[in-house]
Amino acid sequence: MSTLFKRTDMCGNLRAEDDGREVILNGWVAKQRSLGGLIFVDLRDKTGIVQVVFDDTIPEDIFAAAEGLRSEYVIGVKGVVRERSAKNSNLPTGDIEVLASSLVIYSQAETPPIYIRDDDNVDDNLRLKYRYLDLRKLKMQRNLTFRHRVTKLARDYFDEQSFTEVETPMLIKSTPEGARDYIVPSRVYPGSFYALPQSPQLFKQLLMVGGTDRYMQIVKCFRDEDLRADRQPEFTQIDLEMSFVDTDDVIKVQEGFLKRLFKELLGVDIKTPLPRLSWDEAMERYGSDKPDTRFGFELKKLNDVVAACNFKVFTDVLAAGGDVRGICIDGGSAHFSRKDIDKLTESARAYGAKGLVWLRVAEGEINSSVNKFFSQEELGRIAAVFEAKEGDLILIVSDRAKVVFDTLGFLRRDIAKKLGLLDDSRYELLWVVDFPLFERDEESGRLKAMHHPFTSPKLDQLDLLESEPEKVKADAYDIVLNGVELGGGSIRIHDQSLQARMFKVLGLSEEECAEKFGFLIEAFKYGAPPHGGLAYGLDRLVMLLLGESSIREVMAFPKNQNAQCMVSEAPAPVDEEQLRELALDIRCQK
RNA sequence: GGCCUGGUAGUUCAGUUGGUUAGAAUGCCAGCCUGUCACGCUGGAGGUCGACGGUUCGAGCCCGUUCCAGGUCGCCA
Repeated sequence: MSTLFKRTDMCGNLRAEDDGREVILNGWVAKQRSLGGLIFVDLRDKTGIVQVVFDDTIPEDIFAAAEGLRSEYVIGVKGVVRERSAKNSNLPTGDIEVLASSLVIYSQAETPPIYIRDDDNVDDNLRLKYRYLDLRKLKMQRNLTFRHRVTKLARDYFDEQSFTEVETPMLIKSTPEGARDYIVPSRVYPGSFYALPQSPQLFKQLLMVGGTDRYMQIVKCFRDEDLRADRQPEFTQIDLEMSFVDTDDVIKVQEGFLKRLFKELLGVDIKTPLPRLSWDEAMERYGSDKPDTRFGFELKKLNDVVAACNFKVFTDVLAAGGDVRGICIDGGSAHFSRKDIDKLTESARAYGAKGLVWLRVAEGEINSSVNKFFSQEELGRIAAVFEAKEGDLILIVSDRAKVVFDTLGFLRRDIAKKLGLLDDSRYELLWVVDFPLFERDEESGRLKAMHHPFTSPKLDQLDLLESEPEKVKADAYDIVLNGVELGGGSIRIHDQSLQARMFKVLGLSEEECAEKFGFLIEAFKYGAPPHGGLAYGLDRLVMLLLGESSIREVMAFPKNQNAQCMVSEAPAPVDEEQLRELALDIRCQK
């Protein structure tokens, strides 16, 4: 057994002012360079890399051991810090090196299957399988440390604002609304199941009924849905709820948090109060409820301009109650050939658009894909809506409103990305407010809550609740950063009778309500304070602050796209004995 | 479930019209080397071209099926 060299310093922290100090370092060999009579070792820990030198001033056996060092050996080194004769400006520690006097090898290492370098570009599954090696990258350590600083700042800030962190249960009752639940079989009640929480929503509301007044929790949530670059089956929320508040109160506290977060962690000053955009306006102008406002290309409605045209595609859509809208790309003609536009059209199909109409303004003329249906004068009227100038490209989509918004919202951002207009050093934060209370489920045609059924309607619109429910707006709000939804929340219903009306409009019978959320309804009978809250997606928040493009870069052990843990190889079959104890009927297996 | 992209050495990739023994870089191993830091020099090992089937005199390349990975749509109250 090797003895432990008690560490005096971290590798990445040594500087010129440490010159002459005797230090002991522990870490991994990032690189060994032997020049024969002289050996350099780059030693790495989570703080960085420092160069260690072995020369003929140390005993032969130690020199021989240093000669045998290979990548990722774990070692301890004793030595003296000294100024380098040849400095390396690429390293923060590049002004100094450590002249080794003693060496201990704690662990040897096989050749690692992936490079441990920040600039590597290795297959994702390989990285995830050998995550413990991947995590040795300085970038990954920096990301994890940064994430820690975000959660610490959140705890500190909300503590100062009189929030109490309370843990809510992980084994709860399944509510089939919303995302698919992960379910956990009960041993004590064979055939019954717990679910893992999609969010602590109901419990945090119960905490408000329980007098907790202000609650926060940094909490794991689970959703058994397909994965994306910014979506994992288990993820973390900064979850918050406050009593005796309205929307402005919630937003004010959150703006204080965001301001401090950006200032302390990025040195960026955020101007508060943040802009607020109604959901209607966000859709009209950006085709998205999470608009990226770092660039223009705003949507314009063309229904009136094309109402009397000869292009049947447009007039049919209008007759069916749909919309004709477009965006104008400044100087876009030069950047998008016919072929490029064909590609855009192809990707637009994913959002349901059947086609894309384009107009180019060139040398006073307007060329378009629909020239034979439109006179120059008519095309000119369309161009005028956008105030289009020479060289601009206009793209038009006609369909039912959802398809038009989704398609143009996508194209707007996709084109901005292609043109390099997404400036990662800019942080455009805004609130989207006044969401619709309901939306129409496309398959069943039934009304469903856009947020969740406990979201309060705007109280001055209650008279429309039964008659024209789709016109009713909710006291709901989302915080959006650079086109990404960072979090969302709402003022909740605390009035029993209003909650009962809400359920009725949603088509839920009393029995169904009692079955699904009976405990919350019951609780509200005993004095519920007005309350509301919000939850941030911590992973996304950290991802955006670090400029990463996937939340996997800010989670220690993420799952791959098929929701597998590549390290532990979960999910996996379990023993029949375990299944028997649970009295699980497994005949349903495929 | 749909669509797109990819799968060739440990790793990242190239591979022309289908044609000799499948290449490069890096990593790895051995030797030499006292100021390197992408060390250098010399030599070496390393391949089920994802899998299966088909077309062909001949397949890494063409066709079919399938598996895997990433992205995305659906989905995610």
